[in-house]
Amino acid sequence: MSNDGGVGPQLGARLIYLLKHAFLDLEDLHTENLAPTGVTARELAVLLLLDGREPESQQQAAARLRVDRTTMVSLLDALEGKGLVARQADPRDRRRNVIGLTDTGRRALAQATTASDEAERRFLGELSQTDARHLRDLLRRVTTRLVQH
Amino acid sequence: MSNDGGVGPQLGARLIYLLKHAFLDLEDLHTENLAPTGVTARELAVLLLLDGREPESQQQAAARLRVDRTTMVSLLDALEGKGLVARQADPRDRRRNVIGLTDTGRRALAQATTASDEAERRFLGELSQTDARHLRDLLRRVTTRLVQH
DNA sequence: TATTGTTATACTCTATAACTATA
DNA sequence: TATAGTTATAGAGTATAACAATA
Repeated sequence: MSNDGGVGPQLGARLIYLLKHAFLDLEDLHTENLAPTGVTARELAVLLLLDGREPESQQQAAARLRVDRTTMVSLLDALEGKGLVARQADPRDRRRNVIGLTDTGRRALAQATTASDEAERRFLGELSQTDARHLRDLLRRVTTRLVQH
Repeated sequence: MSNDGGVGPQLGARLIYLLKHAFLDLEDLHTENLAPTGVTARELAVLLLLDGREPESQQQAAARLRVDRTTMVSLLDALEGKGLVARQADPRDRRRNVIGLTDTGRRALAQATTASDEAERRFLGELSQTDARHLRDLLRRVTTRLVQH
């Protein structure tokens, strides 16, 4: 068969098409694999951000994830509702909330990370370990350059 | 600086995070570069699909792009409104619309493709031609496998 | 006056269900 | 009755503007 998924060589070679559909495919796999953990892929990103880093305000976390602060409010509402993160008023500046993982959050993060690993494995399919690492490296190189918006 | 965009090594190494943000970055560049052409990135995908392939019904086109047929209706409404594509009732089955590019559509496609090429160049940045080709190939390999859902 | 978190609101993208015209 | 296109509607995900508490 042709190697363009039926969309023809022109569209099938466009980087934006390839990236979008690669992301959508991997997102679908995450939806499947994360379902039993009760954590969505977007929430996993927040948990991973909070883990292994000093406690931060909501706006600092939002800036790192490149989402609006109002978006961060709803993400944290959901995570706090599940008892996975805690908001705590910063005593030195009571306008700010310091957010951190709870013990339950740390356990959920471990489970969700395992599920995400499995989704990645399914996504990478027959790619060799070398190719998989290469894909990750190339993506890192093109994204990190643009981060300092 | 660290090579994770400030999100830490855990999140910065997740494939779903890398793919999403790579896509969003490239999408932003397309928004900029395509603006003067009057065609969006999503519309460019439809134009590329219609080009270089026999005329198809709306549902056939929708299936190839993996969008719902109702989504295809609004995409085509916009493109037809700009005079870039034409719907024509199939004389052999008057329920179906055969869709095709107009001459204006072919000109817009040429312009938009050039703009998209430039967006890709900006996105790929300092990557060598070999690395850029490799990235495209790796993405093609992981996506095409999953297409025949 | 400026900033943090919040709420209300709106816009985009997408899909599901119901309608129409043809088959 | 089944199918292609359409319309109405709803649900994510995201952002802008206005507000309350605090600085």
